[in-house]
Amino acid sequence: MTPTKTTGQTERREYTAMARVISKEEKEFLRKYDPSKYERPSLTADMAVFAILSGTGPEGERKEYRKVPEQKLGVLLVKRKNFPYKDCWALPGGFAEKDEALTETALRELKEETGVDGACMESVGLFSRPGRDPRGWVVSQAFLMLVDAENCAVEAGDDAGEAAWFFFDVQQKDTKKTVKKNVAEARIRYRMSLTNTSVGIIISADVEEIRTYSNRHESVRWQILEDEGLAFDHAEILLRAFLMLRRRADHLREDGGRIVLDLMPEKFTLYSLQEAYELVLGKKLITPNFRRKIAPYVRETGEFTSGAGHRPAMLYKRDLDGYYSQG
Amino acid sequence: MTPTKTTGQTERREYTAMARVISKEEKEFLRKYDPSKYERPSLTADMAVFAILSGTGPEGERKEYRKVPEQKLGVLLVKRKNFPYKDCWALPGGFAEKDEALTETALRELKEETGVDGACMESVGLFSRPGRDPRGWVVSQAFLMLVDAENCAVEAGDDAGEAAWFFFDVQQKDTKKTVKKNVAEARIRYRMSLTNTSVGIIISADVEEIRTYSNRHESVRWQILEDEGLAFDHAEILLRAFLMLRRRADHLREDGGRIVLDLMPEKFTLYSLQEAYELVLGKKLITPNFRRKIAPYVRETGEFTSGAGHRPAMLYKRDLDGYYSQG
DNA sequence: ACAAAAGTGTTAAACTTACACCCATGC
DNA sequence: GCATGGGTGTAAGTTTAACACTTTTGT
Repeated sequence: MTPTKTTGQTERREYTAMARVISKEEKEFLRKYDPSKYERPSLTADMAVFAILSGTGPEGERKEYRKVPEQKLGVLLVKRKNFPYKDCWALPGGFAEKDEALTETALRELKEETGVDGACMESVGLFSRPGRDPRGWVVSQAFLMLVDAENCAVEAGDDAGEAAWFFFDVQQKDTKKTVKKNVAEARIRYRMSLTNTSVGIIISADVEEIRTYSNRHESVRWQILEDEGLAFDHAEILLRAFLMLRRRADHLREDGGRIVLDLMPEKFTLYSLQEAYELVLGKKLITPNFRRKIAPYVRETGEFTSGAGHRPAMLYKRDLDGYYSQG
Repeated sequence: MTPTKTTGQTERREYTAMARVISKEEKEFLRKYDPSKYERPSLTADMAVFAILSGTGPEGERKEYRKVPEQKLGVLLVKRKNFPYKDCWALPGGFAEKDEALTETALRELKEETGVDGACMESVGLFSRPGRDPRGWVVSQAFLMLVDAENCAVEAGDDAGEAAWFFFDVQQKDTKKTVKKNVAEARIRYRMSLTNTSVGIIISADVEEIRTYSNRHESVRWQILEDEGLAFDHAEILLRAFLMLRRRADHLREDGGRIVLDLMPEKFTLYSLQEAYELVLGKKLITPNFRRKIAPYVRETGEFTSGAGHRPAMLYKRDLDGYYSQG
């Protein structure tokens, strides 16, 4: 078996079960065990795949020779070829197979459906709300995946239909907070906009995050309020995946904060990295402060950009010495 | 339908699917849809349930009349009555049923198996490694649950076997870090000890966290190195649940950091709360600093403890006004 | 009296934030 | 020249960490 070139969380070769003494009785039990005693769900993996895209079309490059090409955050969607939600756009994903961890399901399906290769993977959560899939009991493990610009070329659609990158934008619309005697609640409403200029499609969805304290415990739940064009509960999955990315990017001092580096090619300028953080965080950063924070994780290469209409920028790459410092 | 008194992430009444036009064709497709085309896994929920327990037995209370009773972190286990892993201790859990979200599975099973009632719930992750369950393809959604002292009385064992609280202790043994040209790796080894003095049982397990940067992306995987007495991969689940708790407790400035309050009864002294944080974080805190940090989330009640051999402490409770402040 | 916990104030260090400023390039 | 991004320094403000100190109780 040739191991796949996966960078996922689990590798096939690591599936070493602990040695354990199994009695004759237990062997007999296992031989007779019939899993169909209990009803079982279908299990799928859905992936929210992000990358940094160049926002500029072929036009508008004349006068702004100085300006760096505008970057935008992109998300990868596929157009469903089959029922249900036929012709709707959906997150890439598919059914899990036996004898694979779900990280492998995700990498396999992503390659099959879009031609995009392995990437940073983070688990977002299990989506198991009854009724989320009209086919019946289908639970889905959602992943956040990040790919870099060099890896995000999509191949011609195959079995699942066509795949395309959409510009991704989120806005926090309003927050309602209520506090009564023993109950506190905050409702945070987000609007997502997905646009693809070449396909000429605009998708938008409103999703609400409801944080509640009641019954002496805090809880969070989510609700899709409007959804035009996204299949299943993928609007919720997509938003939660993005918010997870944003939350981690916001903690640059910790290991998790450098996740944004996974959106970058091998060599990059500090400004392009800053732009990536700005896209994820949805706000402008102050350059000198950003550089001080990111410094432990990057290293000069000595190479420079050129021909950009302004002072050349040094190319940096990751500095692995800064990794895993304090365990 | 009477809604369960759940405090979980999802409530039954919120299962309102978005209105969607379904074509005749799609209806026909759905009518004919046969989920048994694909092989399906069994789906379970496993819960790592923590609470603060009094460490003192009935003895040793004479001379130390001044000392506050020692608190320890406890985790709830059940002794398996059936194969596989018969007579091993395991996390409470069980099979998901159709038409329930997994949060409901978790609350239902916890009540059935241990008599413990609803609690704070956080999703830890989906455990889907092939071979993790000798019965075949079984994937498990793990939850972190916190219950307070008033709610943690276990009932006599029923169907699943007996349930008991174990003192829980983790130590980080050693960390090996390697950096080569394009690969960085850190291996962090943890040892868990679970002890129950009345049952007279000591369980210990070594689990390793392996953080890797290779192939231009970071990933994390886990490995059980030693496991004496815990069923399935529950050693890994338990450790990861606890580390998630610890990580969140460490961010007291953020909303998530107040999760430790879910381990407290309704009214508590600031010192007992500090002790809870110390147990979770595994280190001593400096009282005045802790109080300044926790202040936004608690409110004086005006009531005091008494009869403790030292100055009475004011009882506090949550201050919901400090919640969800910045959305 | 005294041990133990309850509770407050004060300082130094660390980190974050904001801004001012100079540099190098292509047109 | 000049607009644009590349890049550095510095001061103010905030947060954190460490410690010193006083108060109150049951025996």
